[in-house]
Amino acid sequence: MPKKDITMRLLSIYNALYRAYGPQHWWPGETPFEVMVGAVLTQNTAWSNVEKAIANLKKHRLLTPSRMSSLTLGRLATLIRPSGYYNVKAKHLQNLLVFIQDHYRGSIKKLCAEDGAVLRQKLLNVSGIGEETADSILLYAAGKPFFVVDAYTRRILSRHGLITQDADYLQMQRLFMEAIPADLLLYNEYHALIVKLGKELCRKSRPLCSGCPLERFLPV
DNA sequence: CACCAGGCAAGTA
DNA sequence: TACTTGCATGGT
Repeated sequence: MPKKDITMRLLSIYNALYRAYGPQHWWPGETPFEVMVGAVLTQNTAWSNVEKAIANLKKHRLLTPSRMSSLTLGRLATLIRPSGYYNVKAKHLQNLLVFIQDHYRGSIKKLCAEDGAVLRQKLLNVSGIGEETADSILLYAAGKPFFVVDAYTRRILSRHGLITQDADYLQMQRLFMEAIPADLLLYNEYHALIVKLGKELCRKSRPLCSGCPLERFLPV
């Protein structure tokens, strides 16, 4: 399919989702650091569970790099328990904190001033941060225009015949980033709208999206 | 009861 | 490289 057609298709899908659901105002976090923590905690986990973990951290005023760094592994794990996988996630958060300290002297501001592509590579070197988490941090915490791909995105692209079954993460990300402009607000809302669609209609149990806002784009 | 959620790393062959 | 498994809570 020609690139121009892909552009039209992706923008049409975006417009349909935006008309159906409106702006999502992601990420639901008050500071870049809170967004980073949430990005790790939400891995394969319902956001409602992450909210409970974040609330625990907030209640103890621990949502800063320096304060969270002072916690033992066990104490941190206990605090984030509702988000699931709490032992591994506590370790992953500690890895992230060490990373922030070592590369940016604990300054989120310095981290956000880093070049996007460089920051992405550095984040991927942190154990516990994969491609989706790295891109979520880049886009929603650091304000870099990197498109976030997730399980819903794969289902939608596959269902709409825009990718083959074996497409990997970078292929799907390139599909978006080469076809539509690197606009921060657009990337922000687009991924959020895809997640919204997934929650509403396109779960595994209902892969055909009957009645969903994208129905008219589906191949006959 | 079964299934799922805004993944990822580590182990195996 | 490609495939499998462990990680865990809380909602439907």
